[in-house]
Amino acid sequence: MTKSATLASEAYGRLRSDIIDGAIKPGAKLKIRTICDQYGIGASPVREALNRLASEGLLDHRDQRGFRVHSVTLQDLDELILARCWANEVGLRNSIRSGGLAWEEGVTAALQRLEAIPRYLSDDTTERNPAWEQAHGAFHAALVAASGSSWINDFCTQLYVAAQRYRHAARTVPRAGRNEQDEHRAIAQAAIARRENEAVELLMEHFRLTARLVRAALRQDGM
Amino acid sequence: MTKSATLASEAYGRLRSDIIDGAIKPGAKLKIRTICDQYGIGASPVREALNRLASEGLLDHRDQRGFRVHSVTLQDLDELILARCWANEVGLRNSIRSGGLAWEEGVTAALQRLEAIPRYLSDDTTERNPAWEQAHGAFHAALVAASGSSWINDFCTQLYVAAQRYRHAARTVPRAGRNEQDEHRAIAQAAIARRENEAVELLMEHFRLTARLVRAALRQDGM
DNA sequence: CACAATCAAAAAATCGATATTTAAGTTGAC
DNA sequence: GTCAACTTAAATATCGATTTTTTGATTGTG
Repeated sequence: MTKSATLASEAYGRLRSDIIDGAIKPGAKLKIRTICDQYGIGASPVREALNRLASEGLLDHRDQRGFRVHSVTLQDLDELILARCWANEVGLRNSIRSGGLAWEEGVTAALQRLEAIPRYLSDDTTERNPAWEQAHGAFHAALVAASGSSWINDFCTQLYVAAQRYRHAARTVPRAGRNEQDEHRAIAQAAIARRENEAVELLMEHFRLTARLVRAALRQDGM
Repeated sequence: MTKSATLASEAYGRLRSDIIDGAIKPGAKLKIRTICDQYGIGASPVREALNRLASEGLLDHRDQRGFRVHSVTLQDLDELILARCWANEVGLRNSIRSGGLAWEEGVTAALQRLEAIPRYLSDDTTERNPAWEQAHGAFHAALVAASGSSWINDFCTQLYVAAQRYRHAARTVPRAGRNEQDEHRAIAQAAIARRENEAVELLMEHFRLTARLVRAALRQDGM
C-alpha cells in the first residue's frame, strides 16, 4: 500500500497521517523508543521523520527534550486561518489572472473527482473517508496551482495540512445544514469564469465557516 | 560561539551558514561521509540536519539518492521574489494596523543596531560582515513582527533566508550608488508613522531593486 | 514545612558497523 | 560502433549498543 523507498520516508508518512488524523493527540509526547517498537523500525529513521515533521510545524522540538505534537489552541487557530486566507487569496487571484487552460482543467477535474466520492464511509458522519480527504486537498491545491510561485503553493498545502489537524481535533463538528459540495462548486465556477472578487470571497468564507465550526466544537470540548 | 545543545543542531547551523554563504555551491551534492569527516560528527546527527534543511527548501532530497543544494535559477528567483513581496506586504500591513508599542520599539531598536554596524569588513565590499547580515535579518523580521500570525512570520524568515542565498550566489553585485541604509530608515519611518501604503511601496521596491541587481549579476556570471 | 542537593530511572542523542541501493566502468555480443 | 548485461566501487540507509542529559523521587537540612 504505502510503499516508501526508505524506512525514514515510511515512518514520516505514517506519523504524519496519525498526527493529522488525531490518532496521536495534540500535545502528546512522542517517545522515540515507543515508536520504534510500534513500527518495528530503528531509531535513526524515526528520528529523521520526526525532524522533518518538526520543520513543517506539525511537531515541536527542543534539544534533549524530544518531540511532541504541536498543541491546538484557539489562538493558534486564529493565526492559522489568517495565514491561510492570505496565502490562498494571493494564490487564487494570481491563478485567475494568469492561469491557462491547464489550470482550468485541473480545477474542473479535481472538482469532479471530489463530487464523485462520498464524504463519509458510513451515514452517520463518524467515519471519515480518506479518499475524500485526499480529493479535497487536491481540489484546494488545484485552485491555486497557477499562482506563479511554488513557494506560495507549498505554503498553501502546508497550511491545509495544519488546518486538517484542527478539523480532526474537534471531535464533533456539527454539520449544521452545511453543504460543502455546493460551496466547492460555486468557488470553482466563479474561479473558472474569472470572477476574481467573487471567487476569493467565496473561498475566504469557506475557510471562515469551517473555522467557526471548529472553534465552537473546540470550546465545547473544553479547550 | 555557536554553542548548540546537540551535535545535530550544531551540524544544522553550520551547514545552513555554509549553504547561505555560498561556501557550498548551489547544485552541489552533499556526501554524508565527507561532511562527517569535515565536521568530526557521526552520520546520524548529520543526517538529521540534512533532513531539516531539506524541509526548509534549502536542499533537495530524493530517497536513496542523497541530498544536494537547491539550485539557483532565474525563474526560481522570480518565484521567490513574488512570494517574498506578498508575504511581507501582508505582514507589514497587519503590523502597521495592529502593532503596538512593543512593535514600534522593536523596529526602532533593530534599525539602530543595523545602522551601527558596518556593511563590510574591509572597504572593498568583498568581505561581508556576518554581524550586519544578522542585524539585517532581524530588522526585516521586526517589521512584520506584529503580523498577527506566526505562520506568516515564519514564512517571511524562510523567504529571507532563501533570498540571502541568491544575494551571495551572485558573485559581484554592483552597488550602483545604492544606499541601503537610507532605504531601511525610510521604510522604518513610514511604518512607524503608520503611512501604510508608502511603507509597503518602499519595502516592495527595496526587494525588487535587490532582485534586479542579483538578476543582472547572475546573468553576467552566465547563469 | 519549604527548599536544596543527591541519586536512580528514563529518554534523547550519538557512534561504529553492516546491509542495501545506486552509479560508473567494463566487457562482450550483435 | 552501439547497446545491453555484468561487475565493482561508492554512497545511502539502517541497526544495535553506548554515552549523555533530563526528569522525578528521595533524602537531608535550615
